[in-house]
Amino acid sequence: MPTALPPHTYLMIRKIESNYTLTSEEKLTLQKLPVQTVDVKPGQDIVKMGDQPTQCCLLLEGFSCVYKLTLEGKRQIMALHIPGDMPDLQSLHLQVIDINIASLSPCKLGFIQHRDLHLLFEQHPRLITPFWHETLVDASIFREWLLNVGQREGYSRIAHVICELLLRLKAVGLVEGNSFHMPISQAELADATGMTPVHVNRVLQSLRNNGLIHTNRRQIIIPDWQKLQEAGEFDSLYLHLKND
Amino acid sequence: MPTALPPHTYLMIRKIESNYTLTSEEKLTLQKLPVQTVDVKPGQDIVKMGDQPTQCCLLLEGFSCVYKLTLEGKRQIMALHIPGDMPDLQSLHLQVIDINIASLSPCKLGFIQHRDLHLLFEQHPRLITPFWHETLVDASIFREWLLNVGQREGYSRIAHVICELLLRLKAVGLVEGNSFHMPISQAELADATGMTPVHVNRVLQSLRNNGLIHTNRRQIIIPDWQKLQEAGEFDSLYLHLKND
DNA sequence: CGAAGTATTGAACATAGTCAATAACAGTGG
DNA sequence: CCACTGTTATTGACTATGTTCAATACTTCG
Repeated sequence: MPTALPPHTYLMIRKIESNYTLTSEEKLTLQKLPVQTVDVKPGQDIVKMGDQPTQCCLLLEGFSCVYKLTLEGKRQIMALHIPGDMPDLQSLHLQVIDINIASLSPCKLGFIQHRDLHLLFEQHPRLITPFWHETLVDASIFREWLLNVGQREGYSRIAHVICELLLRLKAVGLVEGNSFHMPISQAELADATGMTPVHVNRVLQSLRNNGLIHTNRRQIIIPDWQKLQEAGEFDSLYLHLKND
Repeated sequence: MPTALPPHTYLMIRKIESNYTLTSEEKLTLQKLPVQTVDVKPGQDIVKMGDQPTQCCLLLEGFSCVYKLTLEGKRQIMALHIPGDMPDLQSLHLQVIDINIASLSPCKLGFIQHRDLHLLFEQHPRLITPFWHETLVDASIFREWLLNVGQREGYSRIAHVICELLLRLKAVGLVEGNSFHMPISQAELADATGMTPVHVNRVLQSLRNNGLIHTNRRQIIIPDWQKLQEAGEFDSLYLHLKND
Protein backbone atom coordinates (compact mmCIF):
# COMPACT_ATOMS: atom_id res chain seq x y z
CA MET A 1 0.00 0.00 0.00
CA PRO A 2 1.56 3.31 -1.05
CA THR A 3 2.02 6.03 1.56
CA ALA A 4 -0.22 9.01 0.80
CA LEU A 5 1.72 12.08 -0.28
CA PRO A 6 1.43 14.97 2.17
CA PRO A 7 -0.98 17.67 0.96
CA HIS A 8 0.45 20.75 -0.67
CA THR A 9 -0.54 22.74 2.38
CA TYR A 10 1.59 20.52 4.61
CA LEU A 11 4.32 23.06 5.37
CA MET A 12 1.80 25.86 5.82
CA ILE A 13 -0.12 23.79 8.36
CA ARG A 14 3.08 22.84 10.11
CA LYS A 15 3.96 26.49 10.48
CA ILE A 16 0.50 27.37 11.79
CA GLU A 17 0.69 24.53 14.29
CA SER A 18 3.91 25.86 15.73
CA ASN A 19 1.84 28.74 17.11
CA TYR A 20 -1.76 27.56 17.23
CA THR A 21 -3.51 24.38 18.24
CA LEU A 22 -5.76 23.27 15.42
CA THR A 23 -8.80 21.10 15.93
CA SER A 24 -8.75 18.02 13.75
CA GLU A 25 -11.58 19.47 11.71
CA GLU A 26 -9.73 22.73 11.10
CA LYS A 27 -6.66 20.78 10.12
CA LEU A 28 -8.63 18.61 7.74
CA THR A 29 -10.18 21.65 6.09
CA LEU A 30 -6.75 23.17 5.63
CA GLN A 31 -5.44 19.94 4.17
CA LYS A 32 -8.26 19.92 1.67
CA LEU A 33 -7.76 23.50 0.49
CA PRO A 34 -7.68 23.44 -3.31
CA VAL A 35 -4.15 24.16 -4.47
CA GLN A 36 -3.06 24.46 -8.07
CA THR A 37 0.63 23.77 -8.51
CA VAL A 38 2.93 25.38 -11.04
CA ASP A 39 6.66 25.02 -11.66
CA VAL A 40 8.74 28.07 -12.54
CA LYS A 41 12.32 28.58 -13.60
CA PRO A 42 14.77 30.75 -11.67
CA GLY A 43 14.51 34.49 -12.14
CA GLN A 44 10.87 34.55 -13.18
CA ASP A 45 8.41 37.14 -12.00
CA ILE A 46 5.54 35.45 -10.19
CA VAL A 47 3.58 38.55 -9.23
CA LYS A 48 4.13 42.05 -10.53
CA MET A 49 3.47 45.52 -9.21
CA GLY A 50 0.05 46.65 -10.36
CA ASP A 51 -1.42 43.16 -10.55
CA GLN A 52 -4.82 42.52 -9.00
CA PRO A 53 -4.67 38.79 -8.41
CA THR A 54 -7.59 36.62 -7.33
CA GLN A 55 -5.32 34.04 -5.77
CA CYS A 56 -2.51 33.75 -3.25
CA CYS A 57 0.76 32.02 -3.84
CA LEU A 58 2.19 29.35 -1.53
CA LEU A 59 5.82 28.50 -2.03
CA LEU A 60 6.19 24.71 -2.00
CA GLU A 61 9.79 24.26 -3.14
CA GLY A 62 12.67 26.63 -3.86
CA PHE A 63 13.48 30.21 -2.96
CA SER A 64 11.74 33.39 -4.04
CA CYS A 65 11.95 37.04 -3.09
CA VAL A 66 10.01 40.30 -2.92
CA TYR A 67 11.63 43.23 -4.64
CA LYS A 68 11.05 46.75 -5.86
CA LEU A 69 12.97 48.85 -8.35
CA THR A 70 13.94 52.51 -8.29
CA LEU A 71 13.54 54.58 -11.44
CA GLU A 72 17.25 54.17 -12.19
CA GLY A 73 16.74 50.44 -12.07
CA LYS A 74 18.32 49.74 -8.70
CA ARG A 75 16.73 46.74 -7.06
CA GLN A 76 15.97 46.24 -3.40
CA ILE A 77 15.11 42.73 -2.33
CA MET A 78 12.94 43.07 0.75
CA ALA A 79 12.50 39.50 1.85
CA LEU A 80 13.50 35.99 0.95
CA HIS A 81 10.89 33.26 0.85
CA ILE A 82 11.42 29.64 1.68
CA PRO A 83 9.10 26.66 1.34
CA GLY A 84 5.94 27.10 3.39
CA ASP A 85 5.84 30.89 2.94
CA MET A 86 2.94 32.77 1.41
CA PRO A 87 4.64 35.74 -0.24
CA ASP A 88 1.53 37.61 -1.35
CA LEU A 89 -0.97 36.85 1.38
CA GLN A 90 -1.47 40.61 1.55
CA SER A 91 -3.29 40.46 -1.77
CA LEU A 92 -6.26 39.07 0.16
CA HIS A 93 -6.97 42.58 1.40
CA LEU A 94 -4.87 44.97 -0.66
CA GLN A 95 -6.43 45.12 -4.11
CA VAL A 96 -3.41 46.30 -6.06
CA ILE A 97 -0.08 44.55 -5.55
CA ASP A 98 2.68 47.05 -4.77
CA ILE A 99 5.65 44.68 -5.02
CA ASN A 100 7.23 42.22 -7.37
CA ILE A 101 7.75 38.61 -6.42
CA ALA A 102 10.27 36.55 -8.32
CA SER A 103 11.75 33.08 -8.10
CA LEU A 104 15.42 32.91 -7.17
CA SER A 105 15.77 29.20 -7.85
CA PRO A 106 13.57 26.68 -9.63
CA CYS A 107 10.34 26.79 -7.62
CA LYS A 108 7.18 24.83 -7.16
CA LEU A 109 4.27 27.12 -6.38
CA GLY A 110 0.80 26.40 -5.11
CA PHE A 111 -1.94 28.85 -5.95
CA ILE A 112 -4.92 29.18 -3.64
CA GLN A 113 -7.97 31.12 -4.74
CA HIS A 114 -8.93 34.11 -2.61
CA ARG A 115 -12.53 32.90 -2.61
CA ASP A 116 -11.44 29.59 -1.08
CA LEU A 117 -9.61 31.41 1.70
CA HIS A 118 -12.58 33.71 2.31
CA LEU A 119 -14.81 30.67 2.50
CA LEU A 120 -12.40 29.02 4.90
CA PHE A 121 -12.47 32.09 7.14
CA GLU A 122 -16.26 32.24 7.09
CA GLN A 123 -16.55 28.64 8.15
CA HIS A 124 -13.66 28.78 10.63
CA PRO A 125 -13.22 32.38 11.83
CA ARG A 126 -10.63 31.15 14.31
CA LEU A 127 -8.34 30.42 11.36
CA ILE A 128 -8.11 34.08 10.45
CA THR A 129 -5.72 34.59 13.33
CA PRO A 130 -2.83 32.40 12.14
CA PHE A 131 -2.98 33.92 8.66
CA TRP A 132 -3.04 37.43 10.03
CA HIS A 133 -0.20 36.35 12.30
CA GLU A 134 1.81 35.28 9.29
CA THR A 135 1.51 38.72 7.69
CA LEU A 136 2.52 40.32 10.99
CA VAL A 137 5.68 38.25 11.12
CA ASP A 138 6.41 39.30 7.55
CA ALA A 139 6.13 42.92 8.65
CA SER A 140 8.43 42.23 11.57
CA ILE A 141 11.03 40.85 9.18
CA PHE A 142 10.77 43.95 6.99
CA ARG A 143 11.47 46.07 10.04
CA GLU A 144 14.52 44.06 10.99
CA TRP A 145 15.84 44.32 7.47
CA LEU A 146 15.33 48.07 7.61
CA LEU A 147 17.49 48.17 10.73
CA ASN A 148 19.98 45.92 9.00
CA VAL A 149 20.27 47.99 5.84
CA GLY A 150 19.95 51.35 7.55
CA GLN A 151 22.33 50.97 10.48
CA ARG A 152 24.62 47.97 10.24
CA GLU A 153 27.83 47.82 8.26
CA GLY A 154 28.28 45.35 5.44
CA TYR A 155 29.93 42.65 7.50
CA SER A 156 27.05 42.46 10.00
CA ARG A 157 24.40 42.77 7.34
CA ILE A 158 25.47 39.66 5.52
CA ALA A 159 25.97 37.72 8.73
CA HIS A 160 22.49 38.73 9.82
CA VAL A 161 20.81 37.54 6.66
CA ILE A 162 22.56 34.19 6.92
CA CYS A 163 21.49 33.81 10.57
CA GLU A 164 17.89 34.52 9.65
CA LEU A 165 17.90 32.02 6.83
CA LEU A 166 19.38 29.32 9.03
CA LEU A 167 16.66 29.64 11.66
CA ARG A 168 13.80 29.90 9.20
CA LEU A 169 15.04 26.94 7.18
CA LYS A 170 15.53 24.94 10.34
CA ALA A 171 11.87 25.55 11.21
CA VAL A 172 10.80 23.81 8.00
CA GLY A 173 13.38 21.03 8.23
CA LEU A 174 15.69 22.26 5.48
CA VAL A 175 18.87 22.40 7.57
CA GLU A 176 21.19 19.43 7.83
CA GLY A 177 23.47 19.75 10.82
CA ASN A 178 24.91 23.24 10.49
CA SER A 179 24.55 23.69 6.77
CA PHE A 180 21.91 24.55 4.24
CA HIS A 181 21.45 25.22 0.57
CA MET A 182 21.26 28.91 -0.34
CA PRO A 183 20.61 29.25 -4.07
CA ILE A 184 21.27 32.98 -4.16
CA SER A 185 23.93 34.73 -6.20
CA GLN A 186 26.17 37.38 -4.72
CA ALA A 187 24.44 39.95 -6.90
CA GLU A 188 21.13 38.97 -5.34
CA LEU A 189 22.59 39.10 -1.85
CA ALA A 190 23.80 42.57 -2.77
CA ASP A 191 20.29 43.62 -3.72
CA ALA A 192 18.99 42.23 -0.44
CA THR A 193 21.51 44.11 1.68
CA GLY A 194 21.73 47.38 -0.20
CA MET A 195 25.35 46.77 -1.18
CA THR A 196 27.22 46.26 -4.43
CA PRO A 197 28.12 42.77 -5.62
CA VAL A 198 31.79 43.68 -5.37
CA HIS A 199 31.44 44.61 -1.76
CA VAL A 200 29.37 41.52 -0.97
CA ASN A 201 32.13 39.43 -2.44
CA ARG A 202 34.74 41.07 -0.20
CA VAL A 203 32.57 40.73 2.88
CA LEU A 204 31.95 37.04 2.17
CA GLN A 205 35.68 36.55 1.89
CA SER A 206 36.30 38.10 5.23
CA LEU A 207 33.50 36.07 6.82
CA ARG A 208 35.21 32.99 5.42
CA ASN A 209 38.64 34.13 6.55
CA ASN A 210 37.32 34.69 10.05
CA GLY A 211 35.87 31.20 10.11
CA LEU A 212 32.26 32.31 10.44
CA ILE A 213 31.07 30.53 7.33
CA HIS A 214 32.29 28.03 4.81
CA THR A 215 30.83 27.93 1.34
CA ASN A 216 30.76 25.08 -1.12
CA ARG A 217 28.84 25.66 -4.31
CA ARG A 218 25.82 27.34 -2.84
CA GLN A 219 25.87 25.35 0.35
CA ILE A 220 26.51 27.46 3.45
CA ILE A 221 28.22 25.75 6.38
CA ILE A 222 28.21 27.50 9.73
CA PRO A 223 31.03 26.19 11.90
CA ASP A 224 30.45 28.62 14.76
CA TRP A 225 26.84 29.66 15.21
CA GLN A 226 27.64 31.73 18.27
CA LYS A 227 30.23 33.84 16.49
CA LEU A 228 28.04 34.32 13.44
CA GLN A 229 25.18 35.57 15.59
CA GLU A 230 27.48 38.03 17.31
CA ALA A 231 28.81 39.27 13.99
CA GLY A 232 25.27 39.83 12.75
CA GLU A 233 23.97 41.19 16.07
CA PHE A 234 21.36 38.53 15.61
CA ASP A 235 18.45 38.20 18.04
CA SER A 236 15.73 35.89 16.79
CA LEU A 237 12.90 37.58 18.67
CA TYR A 238 11.67 39.30 15.53
CA LEU A 239 11.04 35.99 13.79
CA HIS A 240 8.48 35.07 16.45
CA LEU A 241 9.36 31.39 16.30
CA LYS A 242 7.75 29.63 19.19
CA ASN A 243 10.00 26.58 19.41
CA ASP A 244 13.43 28.15 19.71
CA MET B 1 -26.94 73.04 23.21
CA PRO B 2 -23.29 71.94 23.13
CA THR B 3 -22.02 69.95 20.17
CA ALA B 4 -20.98 66.43 21.22
CA LEU B 5 -17.25 65.85 21.03
CA PRO B 6 -16.26 63.24 18.44
CA PRO B 7 -15.35 59.88 20.02
CA HIS B 8 -11.68 59.07 20.47
CA THR B 9 -11.99 56.50 17.73
CA TYR B 10 -13.14 59.16 15.27
CA LEU B 11 -9.97 59.24 13.14
CA MET B 12 -9.66 55.46 13.21
CA ILE B 13 -13.23 55.10 11.95
CA ARG B 14 -12.63 57.73 9.31
CA LYS B 15 -9.65 55.80 8.04
CA ILE B 16 -11.58 52.52 7.99
CA GLU B 17 -14.41 54.16 6.10
CA SER B 18 -12.08 55.31 3.37
CA ASN B 19 -11.78 51.65 2.42
CA TYR B 20 -14.81 49.86 3.83
CA THR B 21 -18.48 50.63 4.07
CA LEU B 22 -19.56 50.26 7.67
CA THR B 23 -23.11 49.50 8.70
CA SER B 24 -24.46 51.99 11.18
CA GLU B 25 -24.36 49.33 13.87
CA GLU B 26 -20.72 48.53 13.19
CA LYS B 27 -19.92 52.19 13.26
CA LEU B 28 -21.74 52.69 16.53
CA THR B 29 -19.90 49.78 18.12
CA LEU B 30 -16.60 51.25 17.00
CA GLN B 31 -17.56 54.64 18.38
CA LYS B 32 -18.34 53.05 21.72
CA LEU B 33 -15.05 51.15 22.02
CA PRO B 34 -13.64 51.88 25.46
CA VAL B 35 -10.58 54.10 25.10
CA GLN B 36 -8.39 55.25 27.93
CA THR B 37 -6.51 58.42 27.07
CA VAL B 38 -3.05 59.38 28.25
CA ASP B 39 -0.86 62.38 27.50
CA VAL B 40 2.86 61.93 27.01
CA LYS B 41 5.77 64.31 26.57
CA PRO B 42 8.07 64.24 23.53
CA GLY B 43 10.75 61.58 23.46
CA GLN B 44 9.01 59.13 25.75
CA ASP B 45 8.94 55.40 25.15
CA ILE B 46 5.35 54.22 24.84
CA VAL B 47 6.03 50.55 24.19
CA LYS B 48 9.34 48.76 24.58
CA MET B 49 10.92 45.69 23.05
CA GLY B 50 10.11 42.68 25.19
CA ASP B 51 6.82 44.05 26.48
CA GLN B 52 3.77 41.81 26.44
CA PRO B 53 0.98 44.37 26.46
CA THR B 54 -2.72 43.60 26.93
CA GLN B 55 -3.76 46.72 25.08
CA CYS B 56 -3.23 48.51 21.79
CA CYS B 57 -2.31 52.11 21.40
CA LEU B 58 -4.21 54.55 19.21
CA LEU B 59 -2.46 57.81 18.44
CA LEU B 60 -4.95 60.66 18.92
CA GLU B 61 -2.70 63.72 18.69
CA GLY B 62 0.95 64.27 17.88
CA PHE B 63 3.66 62.24 16.15
CA SER B 64 5.29 59.03 17.26
CA CYS B 65 7.67 56.52 15.72
CA VAL B 66 8.76 52.89 15.74
CA TYR B 67 12.46 52.31 16.23
CA LYS B 68 15.06 49.70 16.98
CA LEU B 69 18.63 50.05 18.20
CA THR B 70 21.78 48.22 17.16
CA LEU B 71 24.18 47.06 19.85
CA GLU B 72 26.39 50.08 19.24
CA GLY B 73 23.39 52.26 19.94
CA LYS B 74 22.59 53.30 16.40
CA ARG B 75 18.89 53.94 15.98
CA GLN B 76 16.73 53.16 12.99
CA ILE B 77 13.33 54.76 12.90
CA MET B 78 11.11 52.45 10.86
CA ALA B 79 7.90 54.41 10.61
CA LEU B 80 6.34 57.66 11.62
CA HIS B 81 2.88 57.68 13.14
CA ILE B 82 0.32 60.40 12.79
CA PRO B 83 -3.07 60.84 14.45
CA GLY B 84 -5.40 57.95 13.68
CA ASP B 85 -2.61 55.37 13.50
CA MET B 86 -2.42 52.27 15.66
CA PRO B 87 1.32 51.73 16.05
CA ASP B 88 1.20 48.42 17.90
CA LEU B 89 -1.84 46.72 16.47
CA GLN B 90 0.47 43.77 15.88
CA SER B 91 0.52 43.11 19.62
CA LEU B 92 -2.96 41.63 19.19
CA HIS B 93 -1.36 38.52 17.73
CA LEU B 94 2.37 38.72 18.45
CA GLN B 95 2.83 38.08 22.15
CA VAL B 96 6.19 39.76 22.61
CA ILE B 97 6.75 43.23 21.19
CA ASP B 98 9.87 43.36 19.02
CA ILE B 99 10.06 47.12 18.55
CA ASN B 100 10.12 50.32 20.52
CA ILE B 101 7.51 53.00 20.06
CA ALA B 102 8.26 56.53 21.20
CA SER B 103 6.59 59.90 21.03
CA LEU B 104 8.30 62.48 18.84
CA SER B 105 6.12 65.39 19.94
CA PRO B 106 3.68 65.83 22.80
CA CYS B 107 1.08 63.13 22.15
CA LYS B 108 -2.36 62.14 23.23
CA LEU B 109 -2.75 58.38 23.23
CA GLY B 110 -5.81 56.19 23.48
CA PHE B 111 -5.38 52.70 24.85
CA ILE B 112 -7.78 49.98 23.80
CA GLN B 113 -7.78 46.66 25.62
CA HIS B 114 -7.05 43.58 23.53
CA ARG B 115 -10.05 41.85 25.07
CA ASP B 116 -12.32 44.64 23.81
CA LEU B 117 -10.98 44.23 20.30
CA HIS B 118 -11.33 40.45 20.47
CA LEU B 119 -14.92 40.91 21.62
CA LEU B 120 -15.53 43.36 18.81
CA PHE B 121 -14.22 40.85 16.28
CA GLU B 122 -16.35 38.06 17.71
CA GLN B 123 -19.48 40.13 17.44
CA HIS B 124 -18.57 41.68 14.09
CA PRO B 125 -16.21 39.34 12.22
CA ARG B 126 -16.46 41.60 9.20
CA LEU B 127 -14.52 44.22 11.16
CA ILE B 128 -11.43 42.04 11.31
CA THR B 129 -10.73 42.91 7.69
CA PRO B 130 -10.13 46.65 8.08
CA PHE B 131 -7.83 46.09 11.06
CA TRP B 132 -5.89 43.41 9.24
CA HIS B 133 -5.81 45.79 6.30
CA GLU B 134 -4.23 48.45 8.48
CA THR B 135 -1.39 46.15 9.47
CA LEU B 136 -0.87 45.23 5.82
CA VAL B 137 -0.50 48.87 4.87
CA ASP B 138 2.01 49.27 7.68
CA ALA B 139 4.00 46.40 6.19
CA SER B 140 3.79 48.03 2.79
CA ILE B 141 5.25 51.22 4.23
CA PHE B 142 8.13 49.28 5.82
CA ARG B 143 8.91 47.82 2.42
CA GLU B 144 8.95 51.20 0.75
CA TRP B 145 11.25 52.56 3.44
CA LEU B 146 13.54 49.61 2.87
CA LEU B 147 13.74 50.55 -0.79
CA ASN B 148 14.27 54.16 0.22
CA VAL B 149 17.09 53.47 2.66
CA GLY B 150 18.66 50.67 0.66
CA GLN B 151 18.71 52.12 -2.82
CA ARG B 152 18.03 55.82 -2.96
CA GLU B 153 20.56 58.55 -2.32
CA GLY B 154 20.13 61.03 0.48
CA TYR B 155 18.42 63.71 -1.55
CA SER B 156 15.66 61.38 -2.75
CA ARG B 157 15.28 59.72 0.63
CA ILE B 158 14.39 62.91 2.41
CA ALA B 159 12.11 64.05 -0.39
CA HIS B 160 10.35 60.70 -0.26
CA VAL B 161 9.67 60.85 3.45
CA ILE B 162 8.23 64.35 3.10
CA CYS B 163 5.98 63.24 0.24
CA GLU B 164 4.67 60.34 2.30
CA LEU B 165 3.93 62.52 5.28
CA LEU B 166 2.08 65.06 3.17
CA LEU B 167 -0.29 62.47 1.72
CA ARG B 168 -0.91 60.67 4.99
CA LEU B 169 -1.51 63.89 6.86
CA LYS B 170 -3.82 65.10 4.13
CA ALA B 171 -5.89 61.94 4.60
CA VAL B 172 -6.56 62.89 8.21
CA GLY B 173 -7.09 66.57 7.50
CA LEU B 174 -3.82 67.84 8.93
CA VAL B 175 -2.60 69.65 5.82
CA GLU B 176 -3.43 73.29 5.19
CA GLY B 177 -2.95 74.19 1.57
CA ASN B 178 0.50 72.90 0.76
CA SER B 179 1.99 72.96 4.21
CA PHE B 180 1.97 70.90 7.37
CA HIS B 181 3.55 70.73 10.79
CA MET B 182 6.39 68.23 11.07
CA PRO B 183 7.63 68.16 14.67
CA ILE B 184 10.71 66.08 13.90
CA SER B 185 14.29 67.13 14.49
CA GLN B 186 16.98 66.68 11.87
CA ALA B 187 18.57 64.05 14.10
CA GLU B 188 15.33 62.09 14.05
CA LEU B 189 15.01 62.47 10.30
CA ALA B 190 18.55 61.13 10.12
CA ASP B 191 17.56 58.06 12.11
CA ALA B 192 14.57 57.55 9.83
CA THR B 193 16.62 57.71 6.65
CA GLY B 194 19.78 55.94 7.73
CA MET B 195 21.86 59.09 7.39
CA THR B 196 23.81 61.32 9.75
CA PRO B 197 22.30 64.54 11.09
CA VAL B 198 25.02 66.50 9.37
CA HIS B 199 24.15 65.02 6.03
CA VAL B 200 20.43 65.51 6.57
CA ASN B 201 21.13 69.15 7.24
CA ARG B 202 23.00 69.51 3.97
CA VAL B 203 20.35 67.68 2.00
CA LEU B 204 17.62 69.87 3.48
CA GLN B 205 19.59 72.90 2.43
CA SER B 206 19.83 71.72 -1.12
CA LEU B 207 16.11 70.85 -1.19
CA ARG B 208 15.46 74.41 -0.04
CA ASN B 209 17.90 75.89 -2.53
CA ASN B 210 16.21 73.97 -5.32
CA GLY B 211 12.84 75.33 -4.27
CA LEU B 212 11.35 71.94 -3.43
CA ILE B 213 10.53 72.83 0.16
CA HIS B 214 10.41 75.84 2.42
CA THR B 215 10.75 75.43 6.14
CA ASN B 216 9.61 77.74 8.88
CA ARG B 217 10.02 76.53 12.42
CA ARG B 218 8.89 72.99 11.92
CA GLN B 219 6.33 73.85 9.31
CA ILE B 220 7.06 72.35 5.90
CA ILE B 221 5.78 74.22 2.86
CA ILE B 222 5.79 72.46 -0.47
CA PRO B 223 5.74 75.00 -3.28
CA ASP B 224 6.05 72.46 -6.08
CA TRP B 225 4.46 69.08 -5.31
CA GLN B 226 5.28 67.75 -8.74
CA LYS B 227 8.99 68.45 -8.42
CA LEU B 228 9.16 67.06 -4.90
CA GLN B 229 7.54 63.81 -6.01
CA GLU B 230 10.03 63.50 -8.84
CA ALA B 231 12.95 64.14 -6.52
CA GLY B 232 11.69 61.44 -4.16
CA GLU B 233 10.65 59.03 -6.92
CA PHE B 234 7.37 59.08 -5.10
CA ASP B 235 4.50 56.84 -6.19
CA SER B 236 1.70 56.69 -3.65
CA LEU B 237 0.52 53.20 -4.60
CA TYR B 238 2.18 51.67 -1.55
CA LEU B 239 0.09 53.77 0.82
CA HIS B 240 -3.07 52.14 -0.50
CA LEU B 241 -5.11 55.29 -0.09
CA LYS B 242 -8.41 54.88 -1.85
CA ASN B 243 -9.31 58.49 -2.39
CA ASP B 244 -6.28 59.82 -4.23
C1' DC C 1 18.35 86.10 30.56
C1' DG C 2 20.40 81.67 30.57
C1' DA C 3 20.48 76.80 29.62
C1' DA C 4 19.54 73.03 26.77
C1' DG C 5 18.59 71.39 22.71
C1' DT C 6 18.87 72.03 17.71
C1' DA C 7 20.83 73.62 13.45
C1' DT C 8 24.75 74.89 10.66
C1' DT C 9 29.50 74.98 8.99
C1' DG C 10 34.23 73.22 7.81
C1' DA C 11 37.85 69.92 7.06
C1' DA C 12 39.71 65.34 7.22
C1' DC C 13 38.50 60.72 6.53
C1' DA C 14 36.41 56.06 5.43
C1' DT C 15 33.31 52.92 3.89
C1' DA C 16 31.46 51.41 0.12
C1' DG C 17 30.68 52.34 -4.96
C1' DT C 18 32.27 52.42 -9.83
C1' DC C 19 34.62 50.75 -13.63
C1' DA C 20 36.95 47.33 -15.84
C1' DA C 21 39.39 43.23 -16.47
C1' DT C 22 40.11 38.40 -15.45
C1' DA C 23 39.10 33.86 -13.53
C1' DA C 24 36.11 30.16 -12.27
C1' DC C 25 32.08 27.65 -12.97
C1' DA C 26 27.76 25.38 -14.83
C1' DG C 27 25.13 24.00 -18.40
C1' DT C 28 24.88 22.78 -23.50
C1' DG C 29 25.42 20.29 -27.50
C1' DG C 30 28.57 17.97 -30.67
C1' DC D 1 34.23 13.96 -22.82
C1' DC D 2 35.39 18.40 -24.13
C1' DA D 3 35.07 22.78 -26.31
C1' DC D 4 31.79 26.67 -26.15
C1' DT D 5 28.94 30.06 -23.91
C1' DG D 6 26.89 32.71 -20.54
C1' DT D 7 26.74 33.54 -15.88
C1' DT D 8 28.87 34.21 -11.55
C1' DA D 9 32.85 35.18 -8.68
C1' DT D 10 37.09 37.58 -7.82
C1' DT D 11 40.61 41.24 -8.07
C1' DG D 12 42.61 45.96 -8.53
C1' DA D 13 42.66 50.94 -8.88
C1' DC D 14 40.15 55.02 -8.52
C1' DT D 15 36.27 57.76 -6.83
C1' DA D 16 32.01 59.23 -4.24
C1' DT D 17 28.94 59.79 -1.18
C1' DG D 18 28.31 60.23 3.19
C1' DT D 19 30.71 60.05 8.05
C1' DT D 20 33.25 61.83 11.85
C1' DC D 21 34.78 65.24 14.76
C1' DA D 22 34.58 69.61 16.43
C1' DA D 23 33.41 74.26 16.64
C1' DT D 24 29.94 77.84 16.26
C1' DA D 25 25.31 79.89 15.78
C1' DC D 26 20.60 79.83 16.43
C1' DT D 27 15.95 78.62 18.91
C1' DT D 28 13.03 77.73 22.34
C1' DC D 29 11.35 77.92 26.73
C1' DG D 30 11.29 78.27 31.63
